[in-house]
Amino acid sequence: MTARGNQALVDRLAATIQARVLSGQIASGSRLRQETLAAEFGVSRTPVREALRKLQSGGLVHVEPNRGAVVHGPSAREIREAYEVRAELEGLAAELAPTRISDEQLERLREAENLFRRSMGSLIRRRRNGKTSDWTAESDWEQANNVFHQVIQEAAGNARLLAIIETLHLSFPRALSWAALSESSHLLEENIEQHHRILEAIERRDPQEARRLMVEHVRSAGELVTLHLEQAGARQAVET
Amino acid sequence: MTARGNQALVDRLAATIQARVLSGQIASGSRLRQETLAAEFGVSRTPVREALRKLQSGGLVHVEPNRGAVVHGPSAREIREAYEVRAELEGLAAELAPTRISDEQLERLREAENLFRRSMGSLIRRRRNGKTSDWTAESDWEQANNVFHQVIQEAAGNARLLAIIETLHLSFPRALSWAALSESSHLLEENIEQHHRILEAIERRDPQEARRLMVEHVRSAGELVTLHLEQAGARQAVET
DNA sequence: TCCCCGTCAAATGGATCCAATTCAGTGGTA
DNA sequence: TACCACTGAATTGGATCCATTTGACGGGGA
Repeated sequence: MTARGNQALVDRLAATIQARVLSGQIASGSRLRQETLAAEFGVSRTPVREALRKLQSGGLVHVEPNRGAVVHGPSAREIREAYEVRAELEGLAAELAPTRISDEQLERLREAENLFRRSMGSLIRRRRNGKTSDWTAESDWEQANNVFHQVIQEAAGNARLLAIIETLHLSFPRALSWAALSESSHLLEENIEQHHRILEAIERRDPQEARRLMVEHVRSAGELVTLHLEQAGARQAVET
Repeated sequence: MTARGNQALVDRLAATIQARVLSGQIASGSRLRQETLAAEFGVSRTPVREALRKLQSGGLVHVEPNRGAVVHGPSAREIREAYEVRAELEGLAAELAPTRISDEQLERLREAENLFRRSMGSLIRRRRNGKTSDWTAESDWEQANNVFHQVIQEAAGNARLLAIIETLHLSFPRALSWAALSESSHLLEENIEQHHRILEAIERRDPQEARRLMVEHVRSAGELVTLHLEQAGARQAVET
């Protein structure tokens, strides 16, 4: 088999494996056996190996000589470090965005805000009915969050910045944010309010304020996530 | 042949190819033929291909399907974008460093400063003698610069931050800074003075000032480099 | 009973082989 | 003469084959 479509097979393999890891379909710490993946995708080991190399560079998997690839489960410290960097970079994006953002992009931000409010509403409604998890709210919030941050990064007009933030975002499993946020509706409300204030600052064309708010926003999200993670780790340790 | 030493063959290949590209030994825009590289290193194409995949992730080479790998020659815009991001990240490192830096690391910074002054001296001396290029000054300055920035990044104590800055640093050919700086001894003097003021701020344990100075320093270096590059490009365009 | 060593299956790493694609050069035709 | 289609070498992509390493299992000895 040879390259079909315009992008290489290897890249699609890498993307698929990455997606599975990030979605939690493949757990942290799992060994990724080349033979298994190859059979899974109906290809030989050769492209699988190259795909794993690519992912290695991204830090998503660790490849030890003669031992193969394992999914890298990031420590709380690593996540904290990543958020520290992310806060800075998203802050830069928020600072650059107000002077360059288009009306169409602003409109998308406002749509994201509506989606935020919808996820909030459905979370509260479900909570009242005693349900603990809520897929609708989760996917709404996650989509809104993705759109919100991505649009700002696009508006910043710096491709390199975009790429690095993307790498950071893809280097450890998703859904951590939501897991932490949905603990209480107060946290979610706070989070949505932060997004709202950032949007306001951008509409006001106030780079410094947009930056300040964004840095604060990402930092607080990072603290929530690491806290949640450490608690989960502690809980797991007790159970074991 | 199989993995000798503790790190994989693929990683050594990738590092070697990367080094050759960065040092200018392999020009931007060159095609990297797998067969040639394989023969060069006395291995088969398989590990070479994996190494190229790794480099692809770093953005150093572009791999087009069925067309092979070419060394990515960054545009002035890309370099400008990279410096914009780098300024932010090195600023963060400079902000974090003062509170965590060790005496030993401070000592290394002071040594770097001496090396800076030495490169300055030897540049001026050579200039008087009418020589246009100066390998001693170049390597001194480059080493001092590497040490200076690396120590600060280490002192920041954030491995992720370090890794990202490293990636930025390795994604386009070196020696650009020196090429731009050595145009005039005034520029070099200014540059060394900036380093000096950053060190002072760190010794004073003044995070905000260290950050401000570092951001300014990297930005001005970036402007120099892009300016130099655009001039060189224009000159080349005229000659062609 | 516990520890050490040898053997063997399983998995990775590298080399080689074959297929598919690209691109340059050529020849034919309008 | 200009343009298009065809052909063939060069090169990449994927599959297969073989060597090496790892780690587990089991037997023997202290």
